[in-house]
Amino acid sequence: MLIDPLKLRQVSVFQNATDDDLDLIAQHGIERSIEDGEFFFFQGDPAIYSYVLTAGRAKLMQMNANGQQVNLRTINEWQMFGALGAVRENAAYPASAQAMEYSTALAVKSEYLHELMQTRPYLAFDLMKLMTSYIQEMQERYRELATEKVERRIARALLRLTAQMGIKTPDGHIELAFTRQELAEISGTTLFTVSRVMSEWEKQGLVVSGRERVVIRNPHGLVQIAEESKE
Amino acid sequence: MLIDPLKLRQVSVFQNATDDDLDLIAQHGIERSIEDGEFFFFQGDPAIYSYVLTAGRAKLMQMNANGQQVNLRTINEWQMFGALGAVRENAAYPASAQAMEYSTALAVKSEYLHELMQTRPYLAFDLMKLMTSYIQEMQERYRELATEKVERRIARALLRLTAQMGIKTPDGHIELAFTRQELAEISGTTLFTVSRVMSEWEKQGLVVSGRERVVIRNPHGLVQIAEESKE
DNA sequence: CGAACAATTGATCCTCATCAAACCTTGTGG
DNA sequence: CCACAAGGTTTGATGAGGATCAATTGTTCG
Repeated sequence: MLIDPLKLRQVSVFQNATDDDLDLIAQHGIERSIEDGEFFFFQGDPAIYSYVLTAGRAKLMQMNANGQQVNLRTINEWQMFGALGAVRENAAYPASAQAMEYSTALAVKSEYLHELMQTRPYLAFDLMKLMTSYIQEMQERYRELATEKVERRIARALLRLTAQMGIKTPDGHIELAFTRQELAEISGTTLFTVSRVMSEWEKQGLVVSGRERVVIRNPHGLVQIAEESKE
Repeated sequence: MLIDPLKLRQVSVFQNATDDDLDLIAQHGIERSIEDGEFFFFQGDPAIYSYVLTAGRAKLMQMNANGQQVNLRTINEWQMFGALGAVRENAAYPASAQAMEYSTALAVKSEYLHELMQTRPYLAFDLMKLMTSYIQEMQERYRELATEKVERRIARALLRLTAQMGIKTPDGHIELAFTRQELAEISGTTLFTVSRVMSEWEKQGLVVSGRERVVIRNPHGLVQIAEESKE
């Protein structure tokens, strides 16, 4: 046994699972560790395993024919990813999962999860809940991309990330560890534009930025940029 | 009883349901008919009902604060929509559903579907399959919007629509009934740009366009525009 | 200290959105 | 059956918002 099965309770899909279920899942999983920048799987690979990130950080991304990439989602500890194989047979991953730092994950055969869900409706429902939240988030981001200006999109991305994975600094501000490139991929723009916008914000005292780092000094100001209607 | 329950088998989520299940669902449903342009529900309404479109055509859309709207999905006959209430309690619809012509739908209490799924894993799985296909489609469209040029996006939208709801004309071409405005909402641009692009395509013999109408004469040409890597 | 990588900044250009005006198409009422 | 209204479409002119490219300046780490 590699990890404490009870820790799996933190995974939203397993929140209602019994202790026995968690044991089973942990027993059927194998642990994979991945270096910074390496991939758990690539877009198009057969979706044999479903993953739970047990340490580190990763991102789900898609690439188009020219190699430009889009960041679909950032994966934090105890989040599930690559789970669609548990639903469709012979599915292929629709996106690639890349580690953003050294990371470990529990890989469970999608088949096995499928089997479990047959007799445990709560698992199926919790997975569906997760799916609906993805659908909603993607719909929202799609709308933003289609209708909102870059500055606002960047503000939103920052706020979303703050909620998901902001770290409080000793002086009460919130810090995020992202490169300009990563922020650009998340908000659908280029690192140059992100850099320019952040410089402007820094002048206004909204943020302080450094190498692979953004400290948010005035979240309310960002909310205002993200929300205010066109004047 | 309003509709033939067995017709519900055409709904992808109900494909594996028993005849009895279909009866139950039909009995618990009420039929709603909606005029062209009216709404089944609005974004933010409590998601009490899940719908199956039984006739007509509708669209799912989101609006931002300034009233600009984005078309998320076109709903055809025997497709389900507004089903997320069956998964989360007290959920609100994340989008609005507007009839594009006079339409009718079977409205089933989301609660009831939820109850059914507790004891019928196949229903839950078929709903999950539907959800994964939405997630995939939204991810793909998001990537397109973030990385592809307008012309290509319009070509893709047209091809997607062709697959979903193209009607063969007597002379073997494929016809779509959409206004420029609708195509613009689908592909994330403006009706002006759509109009220009289509004029250009018409010169090249790829399409013939009319009022609320596009006939595709050369699907292969469109595929080429949609796929070819940047030269 | 130097190499590698991240970020900044300026200059330029291109794609599209926007606005305005005219034109078509379809349906309606006198 | 014609005239007109309503709504969809086209086309042109203009400009803004960002992408792209290039050059320079941090920052971090071995």
